[in-house]
Amino acid sequence: MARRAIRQPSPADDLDSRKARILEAVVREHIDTAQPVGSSSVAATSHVAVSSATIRSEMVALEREGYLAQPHTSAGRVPTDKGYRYFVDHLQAGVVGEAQQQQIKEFFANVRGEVEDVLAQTSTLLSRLTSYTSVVVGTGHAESAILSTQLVNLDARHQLLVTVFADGSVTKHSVLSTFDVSHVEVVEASRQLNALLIGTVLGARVQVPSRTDHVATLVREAVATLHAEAPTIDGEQVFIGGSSKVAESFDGVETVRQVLAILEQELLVVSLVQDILDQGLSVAIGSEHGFEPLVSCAVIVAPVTIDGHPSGAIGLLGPTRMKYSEAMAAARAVSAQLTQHFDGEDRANH
Amino acid sequence: MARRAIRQPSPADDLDSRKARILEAVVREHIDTAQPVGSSSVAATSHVAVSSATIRSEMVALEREGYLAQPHTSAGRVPTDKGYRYFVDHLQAGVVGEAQQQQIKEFFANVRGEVEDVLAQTSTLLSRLTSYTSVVVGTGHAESAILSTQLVNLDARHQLLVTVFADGSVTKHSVLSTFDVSHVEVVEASRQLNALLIGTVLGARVQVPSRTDHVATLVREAVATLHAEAPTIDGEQVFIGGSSKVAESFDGVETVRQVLAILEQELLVVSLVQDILDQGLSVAIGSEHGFEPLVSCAVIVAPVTIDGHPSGAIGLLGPTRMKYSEAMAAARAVSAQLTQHFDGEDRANH
DNA sequence: TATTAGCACTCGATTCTACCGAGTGCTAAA
DNA sequence: TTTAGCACTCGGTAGAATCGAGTGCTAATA
Repeated sequence: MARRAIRQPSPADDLDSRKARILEAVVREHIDTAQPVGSSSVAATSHVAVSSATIRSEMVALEREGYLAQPHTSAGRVPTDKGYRYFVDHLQAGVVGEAQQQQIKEFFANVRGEVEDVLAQTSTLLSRLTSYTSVVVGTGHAESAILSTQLVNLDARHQLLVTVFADGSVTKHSVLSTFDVSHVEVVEASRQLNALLIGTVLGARVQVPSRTDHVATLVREAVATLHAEAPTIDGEQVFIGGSSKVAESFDGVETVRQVLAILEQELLVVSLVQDILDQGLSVAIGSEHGFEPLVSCAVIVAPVTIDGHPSGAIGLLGPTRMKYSEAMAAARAVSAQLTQHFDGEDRANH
Repeated sequence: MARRAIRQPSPADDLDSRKARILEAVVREHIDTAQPVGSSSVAATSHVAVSSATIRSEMVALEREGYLAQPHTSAGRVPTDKGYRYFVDHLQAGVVGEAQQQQIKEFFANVRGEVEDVLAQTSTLLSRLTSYTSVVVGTGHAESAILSTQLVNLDARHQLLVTVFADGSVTKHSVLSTFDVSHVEVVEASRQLNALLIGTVLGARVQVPSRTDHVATLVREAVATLHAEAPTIDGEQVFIGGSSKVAESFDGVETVRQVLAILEQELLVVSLVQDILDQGLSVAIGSEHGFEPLVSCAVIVAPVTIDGHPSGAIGLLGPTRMKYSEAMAAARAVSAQLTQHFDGEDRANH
């Protein structure tokens, strides 16, 4: 996937207050109506007390500077990505509505279950709150130490290695043996595996026994199986909520298809969200997040931390003309609640 | 969700061979072109050596009997659900193409990992093979006996109960305690839990200790947490592959939205697939599967068995004018391979 | 100098009309 | 029973006419 550098906010992004208000009015109305916005409607809605003619000449300037564009002569203006960017950068933080606040509160009061379940449900919540597609990313246990491992006999030739990590994640791996394994052997192998692996991190060098007896072979097999997984960017969990909202956000069926196709590729989604976070942005508009198929999209992200460590992110994907204020407020609120939710769980232990 | 009874195949579904061939030609061409089919093109393509006029009168009959419909006077005919049904019922089994056969073989030769991973990837495979959206359902461990449980200390107040079932599935449950738990206590609780639970099934009555010491409390907590999950139709796993294909299959954005909205609801998808299987069908066309939002869809299903026990299903969802022959062949081939894949794993142990 | 009223102009969208032609249903002959 | 022939239907397409929202420019004004 070809990528373009994410735009650096340029310091020269300053408009005099009248231009700014006109731009804002255009963006607001376009977000509302999805139609090009004309000078007269700006004159009517924005509280700049000048005639449409003056606004017209200002709009010419705004277009020259790249904030607005004209679909064709004799149509109104439409914001460019740069226009949206200015709008977003100068947006005073929105607040979430009563009803939504209520929904969030209720959700977190009632939600229970394991981290994965909470994240999956959060994704649905976020999508319902905003009517955009939501993305929830949970970072994996790549750097977590192993707390415990256990080998279980499914049957004589078929063992299951279950590993618990310090972050509470659990993995399972099938181990196939070429000989019949007795219960005693499994227990002993389990014991040795615990001795070897507890406290280590996936991929760390481990001194495996070189003997050729059943137990040693089993231990070697298990360690190999476990470590085989290490190099894959593992445990990254992605939960997509409200993918049907894609069909509401974009009108061209082809655009819908493209966006869905992107969302199907979890790795892409993870790196998209990660990239935006890495750039310190909370919104990426149009071409700012160098994924060409998503040029007509804006992505809002908010990090989620557990105990102060970044451990995931939540995101919203909508059209560039999305309702930034509401969506950002919702994302912020949910990410805060989520952080608090997990920290709360944690606090109970200290 | 309102449901309608699934249509019972009626014994009177017989057309004389000429009508049948005409119907088949109409269906084939409509599937190809998505356009209403006229009598003259049937005369040209179907190998019935009669004039278009004759075909016309036959088509009138077919329409009267409910196999065809006319979008409007002076347009060609389009198959009804009943028409598709006849077509499908009288379809001789298709074969999968060379290239696809190759892809399937390759996939199963290389696929590795746990059941969940295999199912998820299979879903992607199936979708790529057919360019329809695929659904893979794995049945849960609801009836599986517990092979082993282990309680792990995440920290003093925070334990994780990891349970392994006979079918190889693993669950984890957080247990919060109101007192600090020592390592020794966790080990002892783990031992007692194993003694209590091994061999039992989720939801079975278990004699928990009534003492009030730490270990007993821990054991009670853990059992309660584990059993709390039992009533939920648990472990049903759904993997949707190629949801972007929905946007290719239907042209109205609204239809796309509706279908996506259904696919988001896993429980609905599971019951849809299950219902079709229960009726002994392998294809449900249009309104046959009483889900109103899916009237313009056809669903192909094929069961997957492990060791002879039904243990899941794979499905394909497309427009009613989908390429039944190819899609059914692909579904059959993949389900057979999948069954064989899992049985093969099993056979290694006997 | 900045603003504005006025005005000619542009051009997509809408409506209307004419018309084409694929496809039908019917009839009468083979 | 089949078929050639034919009048008829009606959605789709192409043009023409029109509409009107919105523009850019100019000249007058504060």
